[in-house]
Amino acid sequence: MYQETKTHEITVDVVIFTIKNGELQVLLVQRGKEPYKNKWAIPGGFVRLSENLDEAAKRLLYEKSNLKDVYLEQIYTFGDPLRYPNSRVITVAYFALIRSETLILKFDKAADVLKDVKWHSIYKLPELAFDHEKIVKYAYKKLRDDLEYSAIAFQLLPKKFTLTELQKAYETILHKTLDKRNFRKKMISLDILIELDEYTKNSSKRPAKLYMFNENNSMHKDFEL
Amino acid sequence: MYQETKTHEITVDVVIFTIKNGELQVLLVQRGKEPYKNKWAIPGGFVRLSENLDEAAKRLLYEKSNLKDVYLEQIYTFGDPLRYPNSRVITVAYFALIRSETLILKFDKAADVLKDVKWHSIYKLPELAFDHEKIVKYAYKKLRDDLEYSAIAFQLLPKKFTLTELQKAYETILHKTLDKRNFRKKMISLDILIELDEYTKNSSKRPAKLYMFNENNSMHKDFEL
DNA sequence: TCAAAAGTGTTGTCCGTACACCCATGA
DNA sequence: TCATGGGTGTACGGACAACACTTTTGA
Repeated sequence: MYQETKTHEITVDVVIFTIKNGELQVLLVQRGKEPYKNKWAIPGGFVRLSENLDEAAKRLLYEKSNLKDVYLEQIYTFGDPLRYPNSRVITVAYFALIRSETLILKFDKAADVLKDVKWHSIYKLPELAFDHEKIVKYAYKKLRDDLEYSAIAFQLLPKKFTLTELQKAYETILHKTLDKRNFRKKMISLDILIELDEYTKNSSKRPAKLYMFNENNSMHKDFEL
Repeated sequence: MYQETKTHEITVDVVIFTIKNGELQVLLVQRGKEPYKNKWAIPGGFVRLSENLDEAAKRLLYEKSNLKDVYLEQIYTFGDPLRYPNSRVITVAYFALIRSETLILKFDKAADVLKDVKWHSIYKLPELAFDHEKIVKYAYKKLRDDLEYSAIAFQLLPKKFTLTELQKAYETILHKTLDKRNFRKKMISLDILIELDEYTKNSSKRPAKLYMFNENNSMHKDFEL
């Protein structure tokens, strides 16, 4: 029977998306040491024995951004033996959606592990370490696919938002313009929005009606045999 | 900084589907030893350091069923710390689709590890070991979802098949009846079938035209940024 | 000639898309 | 009063769903 001597290491890597300056952006860390020194990477870390994979992703996100209650989704597991130099590291990739204005970065640059932490446009990625370009692209594809039959765009917006803001979020993720009337018709018909009795102020334009996401909608994925 | 002493183990588990006797069935092995002695489980095994995850799944399938060139798809990675008693085993779950008539089982019952190997209807599963019920249900959901926008049903049929056989496969997986005329119209319009100049024989009914799957169709998932 | 499965079209409904103008506000 | 973004309806085309009868064959 086949026996191993060395072992695998297992990490969780999280592709953190946000919308900033009207662009879909990804949070990347610049590595301060080899391998791939100075290259950018998606944040990640080892999975502890006591936690499950979702918890590991949640913990990493909290350690590095101070954020809790973030939308997280497992994407895929990457396990090529050569993806990591000199050891076998299998990584479970997640993506997270956050509202960028809420972010307080807590990355520890002093430790000489990280040189920098920055948002990068998904369309202007720097050279990435390991197989992280593949992971980011995979995450981006999954995000777009999910958007079609799930209501996740709300995770990138404040609690209360206008339909125009929601449309902008969709357009930013899908990277194409949408028709205003059709978009509104669709969103209203989905029954996932709560129309509030509030309007935007402080704009020099006509105030816009505010909406909230309806948590009790029918767009949650069910799971029956 | 956080340090681990013990390590994780990583396995690949494969939910093997086939259509047999007009039912969607799953291949299960009956465990010959603790934990979960006598309970049924989906086949799996440890990932070697030298192989990637797809290769590990492929190897396991070959070791146990003698089959190569099987349709395999990664589903999800399960890593609850309590899913496996007394050790931390993270498993990357796959599903496979095979033509049951081609199967030669090679499971090693002599080793006292496995008591039995059998096909089970997805609707009449026995009690399963570990979290394998969850994995099987997840795999089944993914199979059905995939069927909607991918042509994977062919993987369960012989090279040449009739439209009725194809429809039966869809009905079996989706667990509902479909309209014959609508189904044919749809399949023809998808441009994924090659109409052959052959017909079934040896039936005491009207011969049916045979078709093949068109490998060069547009239903393969692409992957662009 | 009969039983059994193969094969074939039309119609209505729903959904997505295309498209242009008036409204409310603050400056 | 004007500039700016907010807000609204209709008409077309394509996809899906419902529905029943004729054809071919071997026994």
